[in-house]
Amino acid sequence: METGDDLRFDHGDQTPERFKGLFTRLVAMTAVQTQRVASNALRTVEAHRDHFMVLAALAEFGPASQAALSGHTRIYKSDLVSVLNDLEDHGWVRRTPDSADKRRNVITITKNGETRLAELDRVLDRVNEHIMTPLTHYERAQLFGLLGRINAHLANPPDHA
Amino acid sequence: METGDDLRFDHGDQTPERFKGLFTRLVAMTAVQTQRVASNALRTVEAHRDHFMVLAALAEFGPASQAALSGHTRIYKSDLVSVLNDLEDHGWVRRTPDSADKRRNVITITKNGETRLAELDRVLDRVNEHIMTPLTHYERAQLFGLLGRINAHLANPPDHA
DNA sequence: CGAATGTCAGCACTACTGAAATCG
DNA sequence: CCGATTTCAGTATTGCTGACATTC
Repeated sequence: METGDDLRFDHGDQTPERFKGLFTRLVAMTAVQTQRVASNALRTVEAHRDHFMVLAALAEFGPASQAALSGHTRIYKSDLVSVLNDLEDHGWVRRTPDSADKRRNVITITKNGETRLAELDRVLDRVNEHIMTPLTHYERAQLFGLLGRINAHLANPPDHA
Repeated sequence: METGDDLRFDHGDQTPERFKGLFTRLVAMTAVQTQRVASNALRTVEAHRDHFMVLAALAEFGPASQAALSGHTRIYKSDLVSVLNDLEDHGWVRRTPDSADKRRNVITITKNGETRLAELDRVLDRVNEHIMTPLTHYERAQLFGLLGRINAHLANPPDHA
């Protein structure tokens, strides 16, 4: 009777003091929440995050092999297969064998794919705007900068213990 | 040959421009990396994030039922069971039936449990310090503030679409 | 009776690994 | 033969749901 039982995040403010300084916890919680918002929004148009990333990469860098796409999107090449199957089934990309290197496929975005990309772009813009509402534009830039630095620091091994 | 194949994050800087503004992506990446660092560190002492959270909650709020612990730690009560089994097996907590309410268990931290908590505390402090190295103390506070606001905004439904 | 508690079993999603088949 | 490319199968982790027996 003294505990709500259903609260999922910190607004119940009955969390130990020690948690307050744990960056890992804060980022993890934020990531979960933003991902839920994004997934929900994308689901309303029957899309997935990876669909957007692949289409965006194709639109910006042009046709590419799956290995190259994997590099552009950080999607594992093994996971890329089913994503491309989906996109191909809907006619958003074309997957043709590379005549110059028969191991490869050349993935090309179609006209419909570009339309789809524009749609997903709008959806994600709205998501981003919703998530960021409490912050001013200056603060958003700050947040991106700070997170980006942490990210970079963890990404390239700073060769220390 | 033009793509590295093995790069896992953005430092290859061949990512589409559209990704740069996607907060969801940036937080998700950061969360994955920080969680990896934390998990690895905790694994060296055969611990788990949830172990720390439960012990910390017990140390700060005193003995509690599992439902109350779930509220303090945001760990689902269903997931809490195995965590408590672990902690109990190692003698870090005691789990005794509540005589006043026979549905409940009363979870109490032991002396050894407090020692364990201190150990995990040191490990996580080092993790936090490592993650935060690129930022000044002022910037860390900024980052916490900004992330906290986003989090709060997403946590309590701001009752709009 | 309805609600809360502890427990178990399982789902969904994401990040990730390994290996086979084909080709350079 | 070594290495790259696509594909498939499967693992581990985490967040989350549902149901059940017991007790309030």
